[in-house]
This record gives sequence, C-alpha cells and structure tokens, in this order.
Amino acid sequence: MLARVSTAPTFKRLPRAVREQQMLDAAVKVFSRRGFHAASMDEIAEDAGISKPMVYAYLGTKEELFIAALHREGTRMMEAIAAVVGDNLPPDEQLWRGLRAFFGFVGAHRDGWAVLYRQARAEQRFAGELAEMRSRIIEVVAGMLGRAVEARSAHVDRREVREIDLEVMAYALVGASESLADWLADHPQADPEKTATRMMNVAWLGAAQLLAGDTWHPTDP
Amino acid sequence: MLARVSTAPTFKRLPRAVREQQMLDAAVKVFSRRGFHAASMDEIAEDAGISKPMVYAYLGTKEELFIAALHREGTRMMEAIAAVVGDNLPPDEQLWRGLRAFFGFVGAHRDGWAVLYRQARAEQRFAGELAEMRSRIIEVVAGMLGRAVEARSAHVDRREVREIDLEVMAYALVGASESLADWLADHPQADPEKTATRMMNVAWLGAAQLLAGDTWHPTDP
Amino acid sequence: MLARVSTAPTFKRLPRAVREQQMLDAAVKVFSRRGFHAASMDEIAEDAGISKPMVYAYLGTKEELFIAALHREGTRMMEAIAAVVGDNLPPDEQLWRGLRAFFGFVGAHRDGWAVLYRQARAEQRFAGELAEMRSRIIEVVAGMLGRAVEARSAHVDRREVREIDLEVMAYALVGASESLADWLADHPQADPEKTATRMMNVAWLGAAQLLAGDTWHPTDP
Amino acid sequence: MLARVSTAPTFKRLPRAVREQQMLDAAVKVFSRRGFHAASMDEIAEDAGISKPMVYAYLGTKEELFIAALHREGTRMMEAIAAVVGDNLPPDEQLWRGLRAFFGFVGAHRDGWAVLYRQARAEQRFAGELAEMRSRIIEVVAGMLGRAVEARSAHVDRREVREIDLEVMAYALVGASESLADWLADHPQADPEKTATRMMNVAWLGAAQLLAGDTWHPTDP
DNA sequence: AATGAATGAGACTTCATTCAT
DNA sequence: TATGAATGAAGTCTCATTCAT
Repeated sequence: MLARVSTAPTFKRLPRAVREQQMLDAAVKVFSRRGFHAASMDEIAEDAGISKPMVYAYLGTKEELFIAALHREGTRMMEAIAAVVGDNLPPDEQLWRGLRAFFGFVGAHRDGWAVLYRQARAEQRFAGELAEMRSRIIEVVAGMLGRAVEARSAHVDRREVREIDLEVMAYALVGASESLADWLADHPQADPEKTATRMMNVAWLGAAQLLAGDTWHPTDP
Repeated sequence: MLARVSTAPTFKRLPRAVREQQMLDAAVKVFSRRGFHAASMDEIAEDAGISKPMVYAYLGTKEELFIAALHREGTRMMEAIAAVVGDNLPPDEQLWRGLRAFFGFVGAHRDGWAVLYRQARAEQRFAGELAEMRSRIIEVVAGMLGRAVEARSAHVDRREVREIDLEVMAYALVGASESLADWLADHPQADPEKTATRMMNVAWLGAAQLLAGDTWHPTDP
Repeated sequence: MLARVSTAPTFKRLPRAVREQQMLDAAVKVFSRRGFHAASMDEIAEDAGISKPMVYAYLGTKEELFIAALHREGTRMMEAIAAVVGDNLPPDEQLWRGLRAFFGFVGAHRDGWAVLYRQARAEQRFAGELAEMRSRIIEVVAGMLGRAVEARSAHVDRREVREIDLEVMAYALVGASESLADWLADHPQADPEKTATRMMNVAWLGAAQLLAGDTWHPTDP
Repeated sequence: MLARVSTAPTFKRLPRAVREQQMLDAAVKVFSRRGFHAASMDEIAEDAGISKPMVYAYLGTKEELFIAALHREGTRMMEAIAAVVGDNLPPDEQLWRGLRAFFGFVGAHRDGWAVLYRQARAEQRFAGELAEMRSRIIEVVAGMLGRAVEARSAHVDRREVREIDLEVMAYALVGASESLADWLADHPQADPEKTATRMMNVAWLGAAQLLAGDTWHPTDP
C-alpha cells in the first residue's frame, strides 16, 4: 500500500493580502505580549511564519507596523460597536449597547486592542494616530449624546448644552471607559457585561441629570 | 607623624539626600520628555550634572530610577490632594476639592506624574509599583465615596454598594479625569476651573443617583 | 486536433537588443545619480520599466551591469572623440579637436561616463575593466602625442620620449581635463569653449616644449 | 628561579587622544584595503584593538570616521608639502619642491591618502569635505603661480593673466597631479621622484610659456 | 517570457551597565 | 567619592539574488 507521502500544501507564495493579515495577526500578538519596544521584528516575523524582509516589504517600519496593527484592531472595534448601535433606538439604549459592545470587545480581545492602545498612549510618536482614533470615537459618542439632548429638548433650554459640553462629556465618558477597559484587562476574572453595566450606571445617571438641566455648582467661588 | 597635608575643600560634595533629589528631578524631566525607553541614562546623568556611575550608585538601575521618580511624583500629587480634602467636609465638597486639586496639579506639572503614569501603564514591569500607587489613589477616592455612602446610608441598603463597586467607580473617575486633562492640554484656551466643574458635574450627579440607590438596569436581559 | 485558440499579440514583447539598451539607459541614470552602492537593482529595474529578474536574466549581476554600462558610455565617448580627430591633421589641431570633443561630451553627458568612471576608480573590483578602458584612451592620446613627436623628430633624439612618458603625459592630460570639467560644472557662467582653450594652452605649450626636446631639470640632484 | 609571570602592561584605559589616533590608524588602513563600503566598523574596531562602541563614542558615524581619517591624512600631506616649500625661493623651485613632496608623500603612503581621496571622489556625500580640501590646495598652488607671474611681470602685461586664469591653471595642475598620483598608486614599481619630474616638466614648461605671454589660439574659430 | 514572492546575510548604531583609576 | 573608559548584546533595516508560478 502506498502511503500518501505528503500532500500537505506547502504554505508558500501566498497572495499579498493574505500574508499581510498573517503579519498583522502576529504583530498584534507579539506587541501585546511584549510591548512595543521589547517586541522584536524577528519574533514577529517568526510568529508570522515568514522572513523578516517580507515584513518590511509589506508593512514597513516597526513603527508603521504597530500603527497598522493598532489601526486594524481599532477599526474592528469600531465596526463591532457600530453593528449593534441602531440609528433609531432611544439614546440610553444606544449608549448601553455601545458600552456593552465595547467592553465585550475589549474583554474578548484582552491582548488585542486594549494593550496596543495602552502602548500607543505611552509613546509620543503615536500621538497622531491616537488622536485620529479618538476623534472617531468622540464623534460617535458626542453624536449619541446630542440625539439624547434633542429627545428631551422639549422642556430643556437647548442652549444650556452647547456643542463644547457634548465634546467634553464625550471625552470624560471615553476616558472612563478606557480606564475601566484597563481594569478589565487587568482582571481576567471580571465579567465584561457587569463592567459595562457599572459604566452605564455612572454615565447615564449622571448624563440624565445633566441633560435634564440639573447641574452642580461650587458653593463658594 | 604624617600631617594631613591637604584638606582642600572638595568642591561639590553635596550630601546624599540632595544629590538624590537632583537626580530625581533630572529623571522626571528626561523620562517625561523622551519616554522611558527613549530616555538615556547619559542624558539623565548629564542633566543632573553628575556622572553616570553616580546615578547607578545612588538610585540603581534605569528601571529602579524610573520607579523612584514615579513614586516621588505620585506621592507629591497625593499630598497635594490630601492637603485640600478635609476630613470633616461634606462628600461633594470633598470630591470637588479633590478634583480641583487634581486638575491643578496635573496642569501645573504637565511633565510630571501624568506622563510617568502613562508610561508605567504601558510596561508590564511596572505593574507592581503601579498597583501600589493605584491602590493609594483608589483608597482615597473610594474612601471619599464611601463616606458619602455612609452619609446617606440611613435609607439605602449598604450592601448595594460593595467595595468592588467603589473601586470601579474610582477607576472610572480617575480615567475620566485623565481624559479631561488631555482635553485641557489640547485646548489651551480652556479654563481648568471650568473643566473641573464639568467633571464634577458628570461625576457627582451620576454618583449622587447611584448613592441614593437609584440604578440603571438593562431592559432586556 | 487542437486549434491554437489565442494568438493575441503579447503586448510588450520587445526584441532583446532593445530591452538591453533600455536597461543600460536606466543603469547609467541610476548609477550616476546614486553611485554604485547606493543604487539599488530595484530602482534600476523600475526605471527601465521592467521586472528585476529580467535584468538579471539579460545583463547579469549588479557588478556586470555596472561594467556593461561603463563600457557602453566609454565607447560612446571614444567614438565621439575619434569622429572629430582626423588622421591627417597637424598634431596641435588634433589635440585641440580632441579636447573640445572631450569637454563637449563630458559637459553634455554630465551623468554619464565621467561619473561612472569615477565610481569605477574607487572600487578595486573594477580594476580590470578600468585598465582596459584606460588603455584605449591612453592609446588614442598617446598616439596623438606620438605623431606629434614624429613630426618634429628630425632634430630630436627620439629616445628622449619613450612610451612610458607618453603614457604619463596622457594621464596628466586626462586628469587635468577631468579637473577642469569639474571646475566647469562648478561655474555655470563659464564658457566650455574657453575652458577647452585654457586646457589646450597648458597642454600644448608644455607639450610643445617637451617635444622640442626642451626639458626642465632639478638644479640640485 | 621565579619567572616573571607577566608584567606585560595591559594596554587598557588609554587617554582619549591616544585611542583616537589608534582608531584613525585602523580606519585609514581598513578603508584603504576594502574601500568605504566594504569596510566594516567591526573590522576597524578590531584592528584598532578596541570595541566598536568606542569608535562610535569617539569618532562618530562611519561617514564621520571616514572624513576624520581623510582629513588627518590630508592635513599631514599639506604639512609635508608646506614644510619643504620655502617662502622666499624662486617660483620654479617652489613648484618643484612642492611636487616632489606631494609625489613622495603619495608614494610613501600608497594605501593612505591617495586611496581615501579616490574613495571620497566616488561618493557624493564627501563632496563637501573634498571641496574644502581641494580649495586649500588650489589656494596654495594659485598663490605660487601668482608669485611666479609677478616675478616676470616686468616685461609682461600683467592684465593678461587674471585671477581666474590662475585658478583654472591651478585646477588643471592639481587634476593632473591627482591623476599621476593615481598612476603612481597603481604602479608600485614606479619612482615617485621621476614621476614628480615628469609632472614638473609638463607643468612648468607649459606654465613658463604662458607666463611669458605666449599663448596658443585656435586657428579657425 | 516574465514576475510577484521570498530570503539569508550582514551592516550600522545604540544603550545599559561596569571596571579601574 | 567620583568618573572617564570600555563593552556585550541587540535591534532595525536594506539588498542582491533566486524560486515557483
């Protein structure tokens, strides 16, 4: 009987697009495990099952590779969120779904986006890319809050909540979420769903009050 | 008999404590400007006006040096906050003062704690020190919130707000504050005091509701 | 019977000779612009509008490619000079025409022969090709000078001017011309024709004396 | 009997100035042997009996190291020439001594200056340093020729030989000498003294005629 | 015939860290 | 005490060159 000696497809000479994804997968993995600096291009290349020069040829510099990885993960997250946030739902429902998707995503990719994002914040060279990502998020969140305002605007003086306030609130919300995402990443046992609920509580109860025109003021100037 | 021929005053022989502070000053400056990795011991030594081996003799490894710097700055910030938060003030007043002090400190030492802290979060090796610092912060904030709870605990089931909740809330609060601090840095025209007020609004109104036992729940499980 | 279904004209299937010239054009251009080492086969291939393996298939190694390019340019220059130097003209007229042609060629092909030649001189591996080229040049120049000698040889002991002297003189002449070519390049206002005249002055007046048997000797041995 | 186990001075921790010279010696040697590109910093360091980082610490980049080596050798050559060219000698004597010193130096350091110089000419990045070196030489030579003119200016219209002519002649002379130096470097058997005489013949006889007001002109424009 | 895909080898450069004075 | 001198170890990046389609 003739043994089928080897029909194992020698996985070589793949089309560019495929290889790029493999590389990004490896990059995300290694950057997360080691951190930007400790990660070596050697390890990334090896992990991708490819030689180093290919990495440079396709994705460029270590810095560019990191940005590409960060970008892909960020986009995936945004898409995951966008997919669940319907356009015509009530604001609190939108916020809740968004938060749940966010924490779910972070929890599911504990060594993906969250870690890369944290790395990026530590290095000035990624400030540009970060700012861009953040502005995309802020835009979404501020939009969400804006629609919430309008929904209540019947009995609230709309002028009380100007655009800048929305932006600031969005910043605070995003910051809080990032921080909780960190916490989540650091606590493998923790439940993303519950974390989302906690965040929602802080965010929505506060926001609801604010949007209702109720504000806090320092007593003594 | 041997005469001590020369007791010429050895020029710059400062006491150890002073030298260490100089080194830490330099370390904070350089680590902030360059980031942990890009910072070189050479630059730090030069900036401190001292030779490299001295730095090693006094503060040890680069890693240890970073930790020492982080520690000192963190302590300073904590003290700045603790100094304004009286023990016997009403909770909202405490929170307000704390936030104001925090934003003031971060704004005034833009190249101090905040930057180091961010660096530290990106590198796993600082996890230990970070955890310690964090627990100190969380302790303060959670304590603040805790006392607020007690103040209202007459009609609220205390079990609703467990320790972990406090920790999470503290996290969210700190994250939001950091985020707004960033926003502040990006908007030079903005008023720190006003930003603190905005933060207080989000935090307190939300917290007040929560502490009052009012919670938000998902409608569909 | 199988019909040859498709004889669709394969688009860019140029004859080998043409392709080779295109490659050499690109090689000359890139080698001149970047220098031998800094030039990359990638750039050359791209500039020739062809893929890298083709370059290797047609002209071989980078080293061989450089030699081929150098060779072609050198030949072109030699032909340009030979074309204007008639066989039956008086020696000074020959020299003058030769110099004018040389400066004209170098000036017109500033990114051609001169640059390649200089590159070649710097690398030991091109010594062989260089020697060959040089001997061709020297042959022409020395031949010119030699005929001049014969023209005057009635009253001069021919043994005074041996072959080696001619070679050395030719060297000096070529070197001086190269140097003036550089000077010309650095002084855009200068007139090539005038520069050629200056060179001719130095060369011919000196040569004339020498050829007339007039030589300079050190006073003290 | 007690053997002197080892009093061999461990040649370590030398003062900076000494080490720098050792490194430059090694650099000159290796750059000459291999050429700029083929030379590796590893080999240079090893040849200098020192570790690579020291080379970088003291002399900087490979490029800078090359320039430093070229500069030192060039300066040495200039000094060797200046040492023999007296200020008050007749011009032809000055020129002769200068040329003799020049070719003597080149001949004696066949893998020193000449090779480095040749390398430098091939790479655009050294154009700056080269230009500087050349201008120093041109200045000296042009000065020499200028004094020669003055010495004869009694019966020659001084206006015939303007400054620019001197510069051009100097260029031609220097170029011719460089070229002969190359020839010398390539012919180990050749005698520097004789080469100098040859150069002097071409240069002086031509120059003498020119300076005497005798010029060559094209017959047909 | 022609090319996209792939790689092995090696270069420069930079630091944290420690002797030996 | 204080420091100039020294190094081992890595890391990024670039190319010439060749398969396999």
